[in-house]
Amino acid sequence: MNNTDSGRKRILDSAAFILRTKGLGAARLSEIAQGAGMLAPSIYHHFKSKDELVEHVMLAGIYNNTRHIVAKVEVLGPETPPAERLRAAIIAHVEFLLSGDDFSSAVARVFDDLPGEMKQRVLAAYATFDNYWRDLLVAASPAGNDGQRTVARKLMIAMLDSCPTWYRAGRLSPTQIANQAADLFLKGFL
Amino acid sequence: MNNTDSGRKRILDSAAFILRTKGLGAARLSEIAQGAGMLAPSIYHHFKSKDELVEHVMLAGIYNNTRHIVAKVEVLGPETPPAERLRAAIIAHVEFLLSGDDFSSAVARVFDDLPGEMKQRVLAAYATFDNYWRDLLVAASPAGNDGQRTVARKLMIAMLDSCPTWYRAGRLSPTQIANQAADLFLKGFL
DNA sequence: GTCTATAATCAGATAGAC
DNA sequence: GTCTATCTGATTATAGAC
Repeated sequence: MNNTDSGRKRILDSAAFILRTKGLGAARLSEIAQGAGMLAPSIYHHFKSKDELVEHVMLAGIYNNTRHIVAKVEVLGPETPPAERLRAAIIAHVEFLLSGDDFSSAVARVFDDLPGEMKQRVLAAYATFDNYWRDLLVAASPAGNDGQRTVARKLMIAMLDSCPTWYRAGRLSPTQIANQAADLFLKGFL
Repeated sequence: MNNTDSGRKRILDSAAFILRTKGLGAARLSEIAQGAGMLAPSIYHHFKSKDELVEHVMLAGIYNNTRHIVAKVEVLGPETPPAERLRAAIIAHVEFLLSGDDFSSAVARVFDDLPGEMKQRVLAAYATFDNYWRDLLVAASPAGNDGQRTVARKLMIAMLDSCPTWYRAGRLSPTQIANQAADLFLKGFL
């Protein structure tokens, strides 16, 4: 985010950062505006309401994160074993979250707190992300049953999504944490 | 929670349920009061402020949950291997969350969103809980290093704490989910 | 496209009767 | 111990100048 970005982009970036940092309940339009170098009413030139702004952040976070993961997995050769594809996806997800992408971290932080009807709409976009993981788990463990794989997927995503809340730059790198998370889950799941 | 409980207890129970269900940002005193069979201003006879009420719910949740886990672990004989103690703790934690204890679920749901100074105070109580897990992990994996065990603990707690957000009564029982989570983590960690 | 000024709303909190 | 009535403050949102 820099001064030459359009007002709309600066608002979105600032909102993602605030949502990721403070959560939905504590996110103030005035603070989002300040981060974008303007005052609160100016936001309404770009977005119809606070809810609409939040929804845009969620959709962008889900879309970018899914695209990043899929790209990292699909670059692997067609002979790559399913477990390796799953490993690549886990590492891509954690590295994306810890790389400082505020949009994906905002989704991880705020998704559960979204108001009812917005949640339904965001959930529709989230299904692409969720189904991709589902397919990776099915491929990696074809002998398992759906119920257990669903539980494993929920546990895995919660585990990975938590990283931005406790990670602090320093001793361990994002890559190290991503690899540890992948080892932990794959050893446990397979 | 029933009609013969004291007003204070009914308020705490209702607050725990609302916090667990809607999160901190959407928790309204009017709704908490309604769940306790009274109107919002009556809450102030029992609590000084909304924040004080929330803090009591957090402290009760942490205290009860910790006590429950410790009891389930310490009942095991002194010859019990550390890995089995850790397994018992994981199962106890998940079963407690999924048994319908609104206080521990409220902590899992709302902890990250607490306002600054309250978070510090709640964190002091949370340390007892967190340190107990730390010691269980150290005992179960004495060869590991602190950094990796800390990451493993954070990942594990996030994974277990997520259960109330996605669990729905039906196909799988709390005990089945608890056992699957324990298998997943122990196989991955050890 | 951003500002100043202000409206509209809503939730937490207080006063005082019963 | 709970109620009705009210206050206060904060925050989203609008109107209109520049």
